[in-house]
Amino acid sequence: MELPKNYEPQSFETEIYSNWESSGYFRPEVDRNKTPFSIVIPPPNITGQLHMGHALNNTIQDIIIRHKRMQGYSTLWLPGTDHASIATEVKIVDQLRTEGLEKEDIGREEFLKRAYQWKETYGGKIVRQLRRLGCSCDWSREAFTMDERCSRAVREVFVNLYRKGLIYQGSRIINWCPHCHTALSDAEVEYEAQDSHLWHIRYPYADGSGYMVIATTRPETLLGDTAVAVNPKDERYKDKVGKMLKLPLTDRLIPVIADDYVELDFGTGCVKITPAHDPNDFEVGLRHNLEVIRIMDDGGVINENGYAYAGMDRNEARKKMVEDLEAQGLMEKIEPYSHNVGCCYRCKSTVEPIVSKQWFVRMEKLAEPAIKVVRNRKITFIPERFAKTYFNWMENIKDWCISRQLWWGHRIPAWYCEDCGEIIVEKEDPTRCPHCGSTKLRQDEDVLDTWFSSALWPFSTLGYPEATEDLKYFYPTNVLVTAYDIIFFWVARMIFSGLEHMGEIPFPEVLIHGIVRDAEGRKMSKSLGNGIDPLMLIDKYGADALRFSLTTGVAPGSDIRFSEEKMEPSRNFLNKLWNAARYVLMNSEGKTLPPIGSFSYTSADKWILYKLNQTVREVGVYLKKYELGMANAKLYDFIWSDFCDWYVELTKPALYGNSEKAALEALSVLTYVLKQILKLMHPFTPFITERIWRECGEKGTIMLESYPVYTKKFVFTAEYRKFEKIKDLIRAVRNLRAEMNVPVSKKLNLYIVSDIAKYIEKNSSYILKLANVEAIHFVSAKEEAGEKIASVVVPDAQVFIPLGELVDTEKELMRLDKELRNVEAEIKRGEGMLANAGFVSKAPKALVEAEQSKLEANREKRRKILANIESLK
RNA sequence: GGACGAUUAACUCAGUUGGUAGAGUGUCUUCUUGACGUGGAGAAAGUCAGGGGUUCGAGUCCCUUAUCGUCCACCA
Repeated sequence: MELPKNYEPQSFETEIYSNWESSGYFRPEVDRNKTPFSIVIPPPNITGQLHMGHALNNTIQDIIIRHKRMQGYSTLWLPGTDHASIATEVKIVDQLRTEGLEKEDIGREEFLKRAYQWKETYGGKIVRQLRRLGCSCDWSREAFTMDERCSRAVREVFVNLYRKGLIYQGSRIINWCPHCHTALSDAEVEYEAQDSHLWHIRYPYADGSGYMVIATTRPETLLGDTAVAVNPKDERYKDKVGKMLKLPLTDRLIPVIADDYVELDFGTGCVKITPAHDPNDFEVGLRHNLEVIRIMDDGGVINENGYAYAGMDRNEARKKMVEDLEAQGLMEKIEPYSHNVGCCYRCKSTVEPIVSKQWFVRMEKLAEPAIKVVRNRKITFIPERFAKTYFNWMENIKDWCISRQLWWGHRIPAWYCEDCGEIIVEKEDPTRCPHCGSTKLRQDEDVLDTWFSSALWPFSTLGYPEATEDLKYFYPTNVLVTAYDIIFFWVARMIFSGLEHMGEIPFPEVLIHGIVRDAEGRKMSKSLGNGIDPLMLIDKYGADALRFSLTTGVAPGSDIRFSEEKMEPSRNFLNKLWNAARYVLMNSEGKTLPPIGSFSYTSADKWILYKLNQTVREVGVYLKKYELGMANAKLYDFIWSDFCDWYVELTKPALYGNSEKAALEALSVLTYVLKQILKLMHPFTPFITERIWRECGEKGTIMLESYPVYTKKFVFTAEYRKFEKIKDLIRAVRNLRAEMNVPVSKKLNLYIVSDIAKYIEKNSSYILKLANVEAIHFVSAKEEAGEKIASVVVPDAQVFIPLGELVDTEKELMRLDKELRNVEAEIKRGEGMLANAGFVSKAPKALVEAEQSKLEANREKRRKILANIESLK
């Protein structure tokens, strides 16, 4: 036995992991005789560092995967990383800037070379960190969204969707990030409330008959106005529709038009229409055939359409225009106003809605079946409420802008013929135009949205479009585990992609977990600096303790607050398990134990085996439902309270007694229960369980042991209940000892009056040991215990303890009085319930009977306590 | 504006078909009894946010109010 006294995870975790990895235990075979079970990892960004969110997400997946592996499934956990188009590009651009370079200076090819280099250097970091956590991923199948395989899938999907008319190119209003210089999808825009103003500006009528007042939050877009709209029902402006207005600060004339889009009761009832820079205005423009005038370039600078403001940054232009309008007496008023401003999800700059030619995925037809499979529960969300979030998004979905004006990513496989303008979208790179035969072809400069490739992840990683063995065997995957914040970005898109390209759902279950927050409940973020580094926690407490902490008290879908303090209880618990194992192993060293089942069990054995069996069942149920927090709690209670605090203590009389046979049998049960515990715990805390397992004289890894299952062999219900009475008795004596301040050095003599005296006598060794008792005397009446006695009443027994001078009569009376009050409260409650005719007639019979017998027992207890009080007086 | 979640012991949180409220931490008392002081034994501590309803019975189901939080939408 080589276990040191204290649990020191640092001394074995790394070694155990590399042992697992090199043994190939993580790598499943495509085995038709086994049922497959697969999970694809939510691929972390190559720019990322392992944070607490990853730690939680991957701990959950690893628990599920390890559990399934132990259940005998052919289990695949497919890992990989995401190229993270924008995030990575930003990093490379930053890196270039430190050298005084812009990306244009080095050109696309060189830029990509650098990006790949960067990926090689830093992209593997997070993957190594996952190993520290203990993740049993099949690294031989590791994927990357831009590797050859995934890229082929992207190409295949793009071309197929294009051919079906589900991908198209068009000039539409999109969200533009002037900082990242790219279009964004709607999902990539975050809204943030900002304090601003509502500027009321006068637009004079061209005929000199006064002016209209429009209210706007974005005065600078005035330069692109091509109309002012009013509601057709608005009596105030009925006769103005059709008139022309002089657009301030310009020389243009714009019409007053009528459109239902305008609300009657907001602002002045007049809305400036800027089709090039507002999604709603764009729609209005289409309806009224308005000119679309872009006034800003891709960097947010006013362009040549901006009159005197051309060349100014958008913020600068706003300021100057407001000044100018005031100077010209065209500013009616300025009100403070708070409204939501769209921001880029990566760089947080204010996005600019602009009209731009981009590629889109037509969503309507794709969304329909994706909604259906969740409606008819082919895919379920756990917890179910997230289905609602999903429906809300899917049912209101707009076309997905997939082109990005970046270099790092999958380049759009579209070529333009320079001669005839033909657009060519093919699975293989074209060399000549199929329309005019020209060889002057130019590939689209843009790349695809990162999420376009992530959407294909459950099948691109398995070999799609090829019908590989992996794809046939492991698709669909079994469960997807993710936080709720990427349901739109990722989950929804995987669902419609799987249905469209594979003709099958990608997974039947979506397990949603929450976000790891700090002690104050704030999101952990770099900018707040409130993040905790999981690697630091692993170094300090071990990966197992981190995993156990993260699954303590978690319920699906709910956020968890985390602080380092939460590590200690887990570490202490593992230390407890460690030492319980030491106890078992130290004592059984060099001994040949009789196999479990080959001898008759003691009362205590039956009690613990029964409890173990119950725990096995409960943990199994919770794991099936992904109630990891509950499974965790059950294991904690069983191991600490039942096994360590009780059973281990209960075996001491046998182990240190004079019967070799009894000692060996106790050790056999101890070893059996310990091993079952290790197996039960293994998915949660893989390292410590493997470490101890090795000490148990086992040859193989615990990873491949079968997970414990409920057995009829250990249904010792009656024995269990009976033994609980022995525990009650022990507890009562301990309690009395504490309350009476009896020193531990003082061994007690118990006088017991009981109907189950024989049973108590049989189990007296436990009482002697655990309650620190000298001797037990079975008597028929209290008087036999002598003078100066304390007393306790427990189920089926009365215990009298002569304490001589230690008995403080006053104190004992007070103690008895307290007990009396407790039991009387119980009696009152029971009587109340049983006096209720409704309860007696309508509640389940078993419950009523239980109440009745409880009431009788309590009345009995009261009688005895009263008698004891009486005799003391 | 809409949807969802939270509100339980001093703190952090569990509580799965409705059946006498639980854990960890902290607090108090006590113990070097041969696995563990990262421990053992014992104790104190909650009108389960407020109000109403359904029920024999509600922390649990329904309605409502309040506070906090999240997501979606977006009226210039």
